Amino acid sequence: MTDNKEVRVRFAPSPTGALHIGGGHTALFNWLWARHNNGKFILRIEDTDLVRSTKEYEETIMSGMKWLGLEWDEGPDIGGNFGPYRQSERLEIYRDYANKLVNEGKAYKDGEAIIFKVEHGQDISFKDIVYGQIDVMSDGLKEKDSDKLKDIVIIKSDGMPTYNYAVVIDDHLMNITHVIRGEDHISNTPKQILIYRALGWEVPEFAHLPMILGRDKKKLSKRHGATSIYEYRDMGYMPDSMFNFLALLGWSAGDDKEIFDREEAANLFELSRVTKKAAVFDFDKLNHINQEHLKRLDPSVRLSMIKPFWIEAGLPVDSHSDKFLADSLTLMAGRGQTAKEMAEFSDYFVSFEPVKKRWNSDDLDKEKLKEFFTAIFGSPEWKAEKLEDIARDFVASHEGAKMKEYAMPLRFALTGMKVSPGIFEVAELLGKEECEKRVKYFGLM
RNA sequence: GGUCUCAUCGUCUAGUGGCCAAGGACACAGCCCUUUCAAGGCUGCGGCGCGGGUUCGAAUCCCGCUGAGACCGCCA
Repeated sequence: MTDNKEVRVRFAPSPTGALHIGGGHTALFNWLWARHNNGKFILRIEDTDLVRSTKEYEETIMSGMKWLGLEWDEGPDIGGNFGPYRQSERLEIYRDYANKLVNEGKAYKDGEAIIFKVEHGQDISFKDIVYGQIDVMSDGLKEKDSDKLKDIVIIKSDGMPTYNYAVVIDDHLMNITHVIRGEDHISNTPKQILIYRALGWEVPEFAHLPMILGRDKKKLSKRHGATSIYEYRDMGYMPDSMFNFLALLGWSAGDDKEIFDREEAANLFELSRVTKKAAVFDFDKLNHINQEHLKRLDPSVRLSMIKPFWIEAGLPVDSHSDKFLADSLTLMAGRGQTAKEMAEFSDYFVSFEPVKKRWNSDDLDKEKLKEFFTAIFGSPEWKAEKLEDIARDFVASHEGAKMKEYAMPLRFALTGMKVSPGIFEVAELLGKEECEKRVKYFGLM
């Protein structure tokens, strides 16, 4: 890394499913390293599994990456100088090099397939940027439950290249300088090194990333619930939060900074600081990070994050100004950890209907409250401070009265909830007319 | 079974031989604030897997053990 060769990294998913957490994590670290070094981030689609690969998944993966903010510099959709970027379009290339290996006696045909020969006694150790020195001898590449050395299939009977072979050809031809991928690929690396050598190519740098585990410390899978990045969007997590959270799985800046944006992360990122231990995906932490980002959002941006969830709940967002809606969310500050929660907790700003549904007046002393509400609505100015002053005066002038005895019913009537921001502020924002309508509807005045 | 890897609070982590009677964050508990709930502030709980070395000195280096994981496919 002392040379000043441009850093080129790639994310190479196979389109056999949506972008999942593990894939997003890998893509993210590649992106980080590219941006940190002012290098290039390449997207390559590994669609050599004819049966499982689909165009739809390829598109989902790409939009998932875009959602996370991981834009690539070269890829199947935008091209580049090292294409094509879809393995199914590079078949002749794989074929040519495979034939070359056959001609040189380094591989042999077996029916339609081509197999790479593995010789005994070869040192196929390598130095990983994250894991350090990894020592392996070719004699270890045995068949399961046998002493027989296993040769490597490079071209399958259907004419498609295998993963371990295609990845070498592509990474070399695309000038990839750093191969950054999941730790589950460490065992594949020595095999790939064998192929690099047979072709006389320089081996790139390798950096393997720790796995992401579920709560039970098992590899993250569907059993653990949401695995697709999109499911998190639908649950109300924001892309900036997912980015931040994922970046913290296996990496830290070294100081105590834990909430950051993409640019800050790219500046601070170092492969040498990546952790070796598999990390457990912790929802509590994700929630916290999401909440922090939610708090920091610009009001108009925050509104754009929440709106879809109000709409989904069938609330009439169009009957309000964006200013009003954004102000109501500002008032919600700190309440709710996801966009979805925040939308649920603030529905009464958008509509009176959910309030009616929640209403339950069983234990209210309506006569006592009428006097209070009359005083409140007698306020010359509909301002939170004024309303609160009136409420306090009212409480002070009534023997044994407590603020909560009046504030809570007001909260119930206005929001239908036991919990809300300061109720006088809510009242101010809702406006006198709307408040009066709600209170009268419930017969409290 | 073979090969490889990993091991600091429940979780994410800081820590690369002395500054560590191990720091931060999340979670949890308590207190303060308060019309409620959050937010915020403060306090607390809680960890170097075990055993041997090396060293004046080890969470940090070495060995063994134990535990966990990955890979061993004409899947990627």
